[in-house]
Amino acid sequence: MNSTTRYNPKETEAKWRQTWSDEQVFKTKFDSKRPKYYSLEMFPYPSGRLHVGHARNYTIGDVIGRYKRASGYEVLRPMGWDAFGLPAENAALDRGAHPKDWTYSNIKEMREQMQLLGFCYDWDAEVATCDVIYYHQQQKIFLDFLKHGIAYQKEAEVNWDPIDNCVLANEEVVDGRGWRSGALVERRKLTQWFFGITKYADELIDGLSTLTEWPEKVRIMQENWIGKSQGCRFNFILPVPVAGYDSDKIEVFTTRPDTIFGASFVAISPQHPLSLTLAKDNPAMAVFIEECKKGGTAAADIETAEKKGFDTGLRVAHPFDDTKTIPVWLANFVLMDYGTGALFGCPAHDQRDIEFARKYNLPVLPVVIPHGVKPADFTLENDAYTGDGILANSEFLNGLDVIAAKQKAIDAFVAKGLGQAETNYRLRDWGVSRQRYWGCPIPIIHCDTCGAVPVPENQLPVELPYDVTFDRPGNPLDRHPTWKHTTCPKCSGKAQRETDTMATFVDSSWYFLRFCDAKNTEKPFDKDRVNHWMPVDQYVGGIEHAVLHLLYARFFTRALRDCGYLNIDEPFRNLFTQGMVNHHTYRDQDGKWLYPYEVEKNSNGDWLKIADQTPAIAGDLIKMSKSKKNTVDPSEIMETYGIDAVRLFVLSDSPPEKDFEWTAAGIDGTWRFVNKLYRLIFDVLPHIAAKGSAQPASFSDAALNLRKLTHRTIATFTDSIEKFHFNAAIARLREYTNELGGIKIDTPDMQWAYREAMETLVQLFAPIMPHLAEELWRDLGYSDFIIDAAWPQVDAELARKDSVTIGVQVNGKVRATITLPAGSDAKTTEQIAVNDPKIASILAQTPAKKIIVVPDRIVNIVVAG
RNA sequence: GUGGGUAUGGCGGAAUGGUAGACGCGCUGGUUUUAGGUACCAGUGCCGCAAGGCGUGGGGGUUCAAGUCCCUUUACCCACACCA
Repeated sequence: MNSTTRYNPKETEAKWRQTWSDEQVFKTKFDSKRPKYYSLEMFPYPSGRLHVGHARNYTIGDVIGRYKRASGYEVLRPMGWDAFGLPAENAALDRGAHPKDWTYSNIKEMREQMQLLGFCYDWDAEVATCDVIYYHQQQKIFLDFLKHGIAYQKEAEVNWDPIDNCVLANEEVVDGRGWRSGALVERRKLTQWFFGITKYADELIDGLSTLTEWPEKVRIMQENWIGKSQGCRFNFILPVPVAGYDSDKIEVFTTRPDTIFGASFVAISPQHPLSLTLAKDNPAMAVFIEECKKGGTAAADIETAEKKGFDTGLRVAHPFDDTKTIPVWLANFVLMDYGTGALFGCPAHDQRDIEFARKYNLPVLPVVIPHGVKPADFTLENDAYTGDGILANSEFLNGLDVIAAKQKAIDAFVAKGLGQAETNYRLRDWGVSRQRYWGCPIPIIHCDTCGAVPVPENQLPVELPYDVTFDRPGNPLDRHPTWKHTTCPKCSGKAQRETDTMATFVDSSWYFLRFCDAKNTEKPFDKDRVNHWMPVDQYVGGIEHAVLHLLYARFFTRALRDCGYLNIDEPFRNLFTQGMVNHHTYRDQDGKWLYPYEVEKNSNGDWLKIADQTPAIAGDLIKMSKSKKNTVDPSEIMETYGIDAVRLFVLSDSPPEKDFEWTAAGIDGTWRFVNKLYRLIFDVLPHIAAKGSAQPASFSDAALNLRKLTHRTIATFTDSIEKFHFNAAIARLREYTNELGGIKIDTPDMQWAYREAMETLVQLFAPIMPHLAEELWRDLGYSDFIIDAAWPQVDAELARKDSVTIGVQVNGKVRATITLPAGSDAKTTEQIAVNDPKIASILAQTPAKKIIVVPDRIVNIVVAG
């Protein structure tokens, strides 16, 4: 074999890329008779450059897409851009680029890069969420949500940055300060638009059980996020009215109504209307409320946060025991926006409550006694008892178990007219208003006389004005000289446009539907088309979207269903969450980040900065990030090794669901394999049977063995691809090529078998390395595109193993291996095993007590001692 | 704190309860080459000259048989987080 034969990926890849594009090989045929397969990866934010993380994500989807197409499906494989969002505005602030220009130039660059990567996307279905034709339809959907009561407006608190004059997302608040301005963030109330996702809470939980092909982890995360808890809402009655508080009761929510007789305090949120009323005449309480506001919401703060309370002096009646009154406290741990903003504390059976009670010397009365313990013997120190048991000290609940007591307590609340069973959710309605420029304008006009009036459909789209300024902080739409001034569609009076735009998660909640009908200018999408293509058969993306994006998309699909747009509930049938791509980080002596190519290892194993030979520090292996300078641009790698090598490498080292480490040595080794494959096939071409040669009547043992190897490889490789075990599939491929290398091709039957092997090999790796496969496919004499060549079929007869090598164990330890015909019965297997010289000599000393034979698997001989 | 996950050679990782370490990287020796690189051949879990022994984070258990199942424990990772 000629060791100097070298594959020229640059030339070959460019050639096939051009041909595929010219011949529109990846164009979706919407009228195809084939069964449909919708293969989708989460579309990217157009940040500027593609990195290897993207490449891995899209390669996974590409392999599936190509494999499914070869397997006879009509594949919809689109790509687009999640193109609205804050980074564009930051670019405008930082370097004066217009968000629109910046975004579209990024899209152009990234599209070119993606096309270089050879993905089989149908670019005719491309979508960018900042295209007017896209957000026009999104505005239509918004109006439909409004009609159906899914969209509504209400006042809500936001994080307000007083220096930048803008609202911040929670992620943009760092240690209570704006991430950009550093200003202390204030909470402000603004009227904002919401989508009623909570109405779908139960349906979204129930739907999870139908998503059997989703990772369990994601389903659990969503269920926890929705956070359904069943309990009871009831009132504590205030014996005397509180001036300024327009109620005579405190409403609480509890999941443990059974423990009502253990109640030793009522805790209300510092933001509770009662707290605010009382604080007006109580400076000390006002100070306490102010202090509670300060506490950060960051993870560390909460973990160390002390339970703090303030006794109001008020006492409420116990609902079932007139002899008891319960003190009302303000407590810093009570959230105003969950339940009713008030709760009753039962210290004996709630850990947080017992901490509070011990601190403020409130009574701790056990009312649930563990099974088998005498009530008199049961005491609690600093740990609450939250398990099951029998009710005690609880009048009419005594003797019941927890479940029965809950029900009876609720019945009693109902009978007294104090409350009723209620289900609460952690999930809040989805606030979609953003006080930003670069987003989809909310199609609403505010009129002083008519209120919030929807923009009539025939006046859509509400387009973003281009002539905006970013010289000052705040929303440019707000201070645009003309844009927001308009007339009311109802009364024709002077009115103002809504200047808020929609959160970008709205854009990504229906793009997968738009892909089915990307160019429709009449409506968001054609119903029949969506009903045909949806649900997405395989969705691939990062685990970081496990909750928000995937939950919003599930909600949107249902909301659109209820507006008559489509007939499905769940958008994504299979979900695959891939791992991150990590890379080593390096810093110089001053702690500045260095690119990996800026450092080298000296002979002592120490890292040096190449430029000036000063010491460098090797840092952690972390997710690729521009700021840490540990990104790898696939385009650079492609220059050297070709894109097929990159595609192969990102799939071969780790299972796709796990994190993957990018290494120079790794891509180098992969490149060697690409060449080896090329040589193996290219060099052998003159020696194998001609294309389409008749199958020989019989095969020699050697040729038959090759055919068996080929068919076993098809079987295991295909199985691994189906299971997303790409790394294992590639390992099988390497094994196969290793074995092919040593075979002599000197007889007609072997020439035929070898051609079969070569064609199979090329077809198997075609989804992973499409350019190389296409090239060799032509060399093998074909003129059609390999993506349309039917996936190799396994000949079951050939794939069956005819002999097996199994272990012979003595007391569970392997002492010998035997090879015997596959399918040998237990008796034969045992005979061969005990006759093995080594086994026989052991048995001569210690006779077998028992012999377990699992045909084709194992023999285990149990001997004494 | 709650929920979920992971732990296998120097490294990435394979193993429907049935020969642990496939495949690759790295390393060692050799062949080709002016040299380097490439390519090819052989070896490579640990201890041991060998016979053999030991080995899947630790401890226990179920089983003829455990990386795999159960209990327990440690470390790390991810998500959520005062949710009543």
